[in-house]
Amino acid sequence: MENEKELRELADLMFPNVNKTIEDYEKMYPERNLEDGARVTRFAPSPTGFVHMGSLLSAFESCKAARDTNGIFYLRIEDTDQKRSVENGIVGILNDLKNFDIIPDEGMINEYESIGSYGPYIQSERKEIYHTFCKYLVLKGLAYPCFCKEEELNETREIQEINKERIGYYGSFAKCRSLTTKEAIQKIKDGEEYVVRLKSPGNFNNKIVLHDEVRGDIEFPENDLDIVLIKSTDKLPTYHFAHLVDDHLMRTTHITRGEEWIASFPIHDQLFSIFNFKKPKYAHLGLVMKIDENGVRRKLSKRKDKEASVEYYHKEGIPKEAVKLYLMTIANSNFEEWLDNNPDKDISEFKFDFKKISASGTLFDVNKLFNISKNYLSRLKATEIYDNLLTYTKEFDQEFYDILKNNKEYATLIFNIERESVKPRKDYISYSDIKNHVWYMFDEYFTNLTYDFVKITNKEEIKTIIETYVDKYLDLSDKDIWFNKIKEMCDTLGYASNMKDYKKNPEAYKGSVADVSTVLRVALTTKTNTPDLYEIMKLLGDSKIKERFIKCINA
RNA sequence: GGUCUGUUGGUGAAGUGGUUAACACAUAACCCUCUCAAGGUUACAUACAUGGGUUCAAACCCCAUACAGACUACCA
Repeated sequence: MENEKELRELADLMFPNVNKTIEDYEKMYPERNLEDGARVTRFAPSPTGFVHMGSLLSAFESCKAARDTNGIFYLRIEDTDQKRSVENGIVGILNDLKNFDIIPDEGMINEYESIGSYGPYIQSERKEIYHTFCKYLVLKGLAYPCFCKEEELNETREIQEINKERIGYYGSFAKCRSLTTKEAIQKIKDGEEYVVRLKSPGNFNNKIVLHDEVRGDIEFPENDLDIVLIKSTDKLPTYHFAHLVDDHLMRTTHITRGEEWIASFPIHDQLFSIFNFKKPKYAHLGLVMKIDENGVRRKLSKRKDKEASVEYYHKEGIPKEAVKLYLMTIANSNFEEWLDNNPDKDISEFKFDFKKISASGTLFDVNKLFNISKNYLSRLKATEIYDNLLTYTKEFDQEFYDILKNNKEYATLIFNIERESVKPRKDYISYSDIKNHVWYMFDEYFTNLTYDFVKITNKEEIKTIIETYVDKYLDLSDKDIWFNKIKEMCDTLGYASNMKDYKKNPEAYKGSVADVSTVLRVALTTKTNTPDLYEIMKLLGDSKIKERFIKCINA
């Protein structure tokens, strides 16, 4: 009886401004009215200004998990550690997500505003809520103020290390746990700094089994650590406590997070048990790895690896659809097969399954991403390529943008070479890569040229070939006719017009139709490898062809 | 030190007791072919971390070991 009064005094002393109860908040944030099986998921980053590949995957999976069930996906900002925050950190994250079509239903929409009725969605504005929940624990004798200084904590840790004991604040190492309520009150009144710790009811020797959606059942010892709930300096909660309060009140049903959180799973389970809250389901995702220069497998680092930054793909012009396809292939192992069988369906029709997430860390495979991107781009219509490229160059290549803008029809025809067929050309890896394949089609870029004819290097011979072609064979009305004329030309000049004949008896000829074509190709484009020469000539047109031939001969 | 996770060919992976261990990317060769890209065919790789056990039978179940990783903060 007496103790209850003391606890009351202690709780009021610690949280003088709390004037609501847990019940009040339960009413403010009632259970969501969603259809059966609807998932409520979230992405909860620190406002660091950007998203890296690992978290993008996590956000993508959370979003997909919710969308599949007509659920809710929201964005919560975890800014309880001020050191992690940067200016405009939220907008940066929002942009990165938006670049990949991940748009939260609820949560922060810029630095200061949010949508949805389960907010605030930024933790620094939820202090009162955390304090209300924490005060309840103090009142119940389930949490206590801890006055241990950093040095004392380090000291006990050292002792534990030396004695090879389990490290942490628990049992007899939890000094402040045994303080009487009176003593605690006095210390606070004396102005001593303190954190609030959980008085863990757990016993390390008890085993508990927790279920992870990805890994199945995992056995742990019960948590007996008196973890910090509220920090001393800013009175903000730790991740553990914020997770409990926020995910309960925001009615999250599925927590997707990195596997680095598995270790604290028992803590979170215990917290939910103490409050008797409905427990969310947990999916712990494997880390995204890479092999570094030394052949060592390690976590993809946003500091060292350019491909870790989501911004990189945007800049490179990898279509967001391709990135999404790639993310989906690493998210669910059966996705690739599904896509093969349903090439025309949208990703949204694929049903995401937590159980199909690989438990081991995925090696990030840029080659695979490029391949997916290449295939994706090959299936687009020429007009789509044009439009998307215009958007891309507007941001990253103003000069090319202007050229494209002024030559819409011509550019679209270029992009249409060997496209829109069953077996389309696959040479564009990304939007930034397209210029490498088409620059020579634009006079603006057809300057400062060097010609390398590879095989036929005699200048007179080159001149002869070009002049012969220009004199007699500039008819582009039909591809077969055109090519037959090239062959005729070969015969007159002493080159093999038939590759098989040439291969059988190369000595008999000066070269083959391939070599002659190469001369024409290099003269017109400076490149030995291009798409179909006939198509290119048609697009260039007579006058440009002649112009370029003359330029070449005089070079 | 403690707790937990993971380990199938170069890479991503399928595969939860029963034929020659899918498939995709990468690589190589050949075919097609005016070059390239694509496409077709084929090949490729000491692939089930190691050692025990259970079983008629094990990648799959059990136990050890090794290696990698995470956590063990008033960081998330």
